[in-house]
Amino acid sequence: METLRSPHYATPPKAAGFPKGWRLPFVRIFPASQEKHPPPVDYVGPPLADLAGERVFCSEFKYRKGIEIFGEGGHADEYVYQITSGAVRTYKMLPDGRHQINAFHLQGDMFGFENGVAHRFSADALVETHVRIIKRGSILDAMQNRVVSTKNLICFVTQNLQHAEDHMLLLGRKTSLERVAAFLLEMDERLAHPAMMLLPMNRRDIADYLGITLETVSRAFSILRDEALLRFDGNIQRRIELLDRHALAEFDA
Amino acid sequence: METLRSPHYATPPKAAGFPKGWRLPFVRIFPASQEKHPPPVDYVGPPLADLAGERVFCSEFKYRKGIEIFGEGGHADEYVYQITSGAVRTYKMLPDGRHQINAFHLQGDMFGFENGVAHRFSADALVETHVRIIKRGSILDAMQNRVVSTKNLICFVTQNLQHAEDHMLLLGRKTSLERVAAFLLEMDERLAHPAMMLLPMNRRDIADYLGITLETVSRAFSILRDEALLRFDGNIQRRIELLDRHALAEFDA
DNA sequence: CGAAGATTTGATCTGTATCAAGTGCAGTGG
DNA sequence: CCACTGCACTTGATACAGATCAAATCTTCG
Repeated sequence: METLRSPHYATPPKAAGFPKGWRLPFVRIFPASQEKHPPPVDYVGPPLADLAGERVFCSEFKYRKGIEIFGEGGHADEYVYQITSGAVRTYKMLPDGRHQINAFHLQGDMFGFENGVAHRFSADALVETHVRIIKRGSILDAMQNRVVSTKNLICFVTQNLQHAEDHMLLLGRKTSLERVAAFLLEMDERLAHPAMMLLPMNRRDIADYLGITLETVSRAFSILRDEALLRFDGNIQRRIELLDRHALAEFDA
Repeated sequence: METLRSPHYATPPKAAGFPKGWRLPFVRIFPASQEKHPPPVDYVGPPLADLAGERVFCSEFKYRKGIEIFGEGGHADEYVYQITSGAVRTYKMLPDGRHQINAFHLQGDMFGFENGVAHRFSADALVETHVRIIKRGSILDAMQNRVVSTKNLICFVTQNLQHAEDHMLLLGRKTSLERVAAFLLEMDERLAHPAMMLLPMNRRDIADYLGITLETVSRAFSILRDEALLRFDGNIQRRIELLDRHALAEFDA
């Protein structure tokens, strides 16, 4: 824990982060900083630092599957996160338990950029996830006098906004089959068109992302399988091979 | 048209802007600059200029009801817009005509901030609308060396993002009655809780904003009227008085 | 006044949710 | 190693919220 008390930041993000009740993940170990592999290390250099166009101090953390990284309404720590490996969901929740996942964040993605003092949404790890963390203030400090950096930063926020705009169209106006096709194409693109993709999220998370139920997601997958647009790798339903991306795009509106 | 050729920018935004086919608005006059009241004027000063913390050059335009300000996919002019009076919808469209309105922009709101060369969505005037226009580049130029301005600008984009996140929850997980209640409360707040509010948009626009049909919007209004949560001003169905904001908030999730 | 749009309301249809059951994989402990 | 247990996923039957189709009334404006 000593390295956590480095001069670069005082406490690990969400040091008291315990699994939340969402789906009662049976998780056992926290905080991640107690993990042995890899140990939290102070980190100096790109690519997160590229954002500011300067070398700024970062630190690395590990979150186990199902662990909350931060919670909606909680105090927004002064951190921005970049995923080294793994996957994260960010989501909002209604009082009665209905969920809406805003976005999935994969390797290389950044998230957690907020203005206010309270988090606008929750974030937790879908699988074991390593994140690099940078103090938000140090980005703005580092980019002082640098117009290029400002543009980079605005560009980052704008990318999130653009994704949200596309997703509003999906949530407001697409059919369930169109949603699932769009989801597959999005993941395919973000995973760089692998021959076989391993989805880090379960059917319920996909459903909460697409604004439908997990049964409807499952039925859509079955239809696309029967239409020979995709196939599962054996019995592992999260390993999917897209057989006809062009035809899949036709299913999307 | 002479004043349009001022040194501050070369061409009016969307100089060739004609009504689009959405609902075949029968509109007759364009460009707005040909209107007599008010004439386009070069404008120096706040509040748009406040964004950059400097005085920058602005110009004012007028758009008539139903007129497109810019179109999705079109060349993104180097402008940011602020509404002086009136109301604007920004929306995306699917090839088959399905719509999703991202946001309504009212007096004082800014919109049109984009990164790329192509507009990510369309914008058009719901009613006769006056906008102040600033060249995007001049904002970044003006804010050179000014961290405070950078924060302002990021804050603006983040506000849009926050609205989009809230709206994704609505579109993905709320019932039609919850959506309409949320819409009424949003408008009420943004219009500063007037005793009687005059909605600038019709039922179809509300529906396309909320991801439901216009009939469902109408039915929800009727339910809320029968429950004595709101009343219409005589026969003008767009003039609405909220009778019980607290109860309305209960209808929202 | 006449025509077109805006809104409401009713009847019916349907896509998706909900309820329910069964299979199979993964992790655990004996 | 295998059986046990819990979760993930699929599939089927049924219910229902909201879409669609339809029509009447009202509003607006030339």
